[in-house]
Amino acid sequence: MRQSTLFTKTRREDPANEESINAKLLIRGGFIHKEMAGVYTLLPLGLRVFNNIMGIIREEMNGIGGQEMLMTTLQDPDLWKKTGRWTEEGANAHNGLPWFKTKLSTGNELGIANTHEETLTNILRGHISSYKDLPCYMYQFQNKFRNELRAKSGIMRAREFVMKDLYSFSKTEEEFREFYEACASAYLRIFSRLGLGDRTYRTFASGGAFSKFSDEFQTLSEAGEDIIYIAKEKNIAINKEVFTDDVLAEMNVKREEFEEYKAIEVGNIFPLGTKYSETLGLLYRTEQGTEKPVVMGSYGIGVGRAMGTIVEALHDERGIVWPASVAPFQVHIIVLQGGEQEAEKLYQALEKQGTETLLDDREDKTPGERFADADLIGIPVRIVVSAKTVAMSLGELKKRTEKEPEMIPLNAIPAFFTQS
RNA sequence: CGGGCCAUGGUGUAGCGGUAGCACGCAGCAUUCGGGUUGCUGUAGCUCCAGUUCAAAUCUGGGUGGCCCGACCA
Repeated sequence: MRQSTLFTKTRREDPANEESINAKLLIRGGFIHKEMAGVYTLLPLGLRVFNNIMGIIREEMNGIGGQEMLMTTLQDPDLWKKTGRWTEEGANAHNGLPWFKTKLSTGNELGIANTHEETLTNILRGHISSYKDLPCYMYQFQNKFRNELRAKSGIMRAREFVMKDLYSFSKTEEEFREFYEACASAYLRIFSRLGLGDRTYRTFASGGAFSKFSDEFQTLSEAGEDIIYIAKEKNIAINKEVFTDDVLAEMNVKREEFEEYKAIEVGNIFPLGTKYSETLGLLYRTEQGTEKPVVMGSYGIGVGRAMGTIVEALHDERGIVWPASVAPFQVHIIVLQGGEQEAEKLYQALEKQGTETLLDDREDKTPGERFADADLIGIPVRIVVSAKTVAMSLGELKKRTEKEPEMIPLNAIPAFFTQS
């Protein structure tokens, strides 16, 4: 893409009234626009990153047998009344947050989705009736609405956000456990591919309203809202909320083995048991002809929060440092005077082979501005083409993570991006 | 929801009772072209409602909105 046609502009200064690094850098770089507290629009650059993150999650979810679908935002109150989650008290038991609700023109109430256990369980009642239909694993990327008392930390705690939520439906506890572990592994692969692998821990946590315990995926960061304790040698992490003597004894570990860290909860998986299947009547016929409730689990990743976490974890004083796996473009070509023709040729060659390229062809921008913008936007590889480099038939290639550039023959640059 | 701070052109800010200023951006001209170049010209603004006052961006009260701390948090 030609940067001269990109409608977003970078900003030189941090936005006022934003404290969090992710909000400052994403707004300055033109990735997001804030509509109001906790509500953000994805601009073209931001959407590219967002789609890349979703692509990685999708691959991993498909890899463990997930099937993608898309459920509705508007929710039928009757269904939620059955599980006691329609009322404010019921919703509070769920996640402490009141619903967003709206009304039909008849005056009847509708819910605006904050999760989909009820919805999906109800849908499956018409499709699951035999042990032969199980297990099955459904997921979606869907906008969730949560009436947060206090939206904060930029895009990290939003009132409207896209979540990947997967729900597992298994015949038995054992079958459920097997998938639960497979999903935990998939989650670790996801965060590793997002560039957060070295600082993300599967963390023992409270199960909330559904079960005694659950697992969170916590990325170490000063921007985190959670406190976790880690025993690095044993690779065990425990959320502060369940860091008790009882739990420590149960896990056969000592308090002294742990260190305290701040962390961002980037993912969460938890057992649902048969709470919803029993309440809503999702039963299946066993081989022996008896009826049993389906064993369920729930698995979430907030896509926007993942994006914000990457920014929090991977940036420097100049801007964002995207990992190649999620970067909006793979290459940023900076054209300086005298390099126009060769830069254009290089751009065409890269585009032709499918390498996502941003060409800074803006007029009236000084070299300094171009470099500053490139650093802020954070594309992994920058190539400078100028009169100087063209004279030697070279391009100057610099990785965002490194300080020193390397000179590469112009005609060898396209191949550089097909190798990896 | 409790507490604190805050609200001025598109962006970042100054102004503290008496004609709203600066920087960035944007438009134009010239200049410059490897780390936000330089000069000139132009452009655009006081969150809302009430009150005090001869006079309010400025003081008072309230509303709305924003950030932070806490509470809360799949």
